[in-house]
Amino acid sequence: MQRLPLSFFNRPTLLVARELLGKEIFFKDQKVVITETEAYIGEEDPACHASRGKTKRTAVMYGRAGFSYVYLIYGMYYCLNFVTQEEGFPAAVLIRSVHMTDIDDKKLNGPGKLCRFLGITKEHNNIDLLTSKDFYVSDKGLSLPFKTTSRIGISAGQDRQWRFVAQFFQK
DNA sequence: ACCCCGATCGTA
DNA sequence: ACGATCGGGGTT
Repeated sequence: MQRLPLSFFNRPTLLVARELLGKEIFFKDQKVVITETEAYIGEEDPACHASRGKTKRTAVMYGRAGFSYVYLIYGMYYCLNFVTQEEGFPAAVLIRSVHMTDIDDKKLNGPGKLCRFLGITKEHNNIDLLTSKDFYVSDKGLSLPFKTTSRIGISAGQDRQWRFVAQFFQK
């Protein structure tokens, strides 16, 4: 396996979000390809959880790149993110959609749905993807064409085209 | 202690 | 278009 190193995650978040398309997430013997991401960058980004400063929940985003950030949303779904950029600067990439061999994409085409299907919960928050044995990201050399749009489900920062969608998969 | 809202999803 | 469902964050 060619696990993505710190030098991949410790870069500008928009670059990481774009290059994560086509990368593989390994989680407890499951393997999926990333097909949609969104960038959340710093306290100045009104849609970023860190926009109201460092709290118990957002502390992970202020830490070193390459850690998982998993949070509960709407009381019933979990969302998976990967922490990016240098330590002290809060930023992360939300994984919005993935593809898995022999599995209907409808089960994996949403941030809450993919976590539910893969079994990702709050237990998997703050895990070091650079050293964890059963949770990491790797490069299989797949490069996917993509398009950018504004982020989904947020009202602030609609001018930012920070959503990256691999084509040939879904909306 | 209380209130409000949310990086969603399934159904109508 | 709307309701489910509950932890986190801000305020009292």
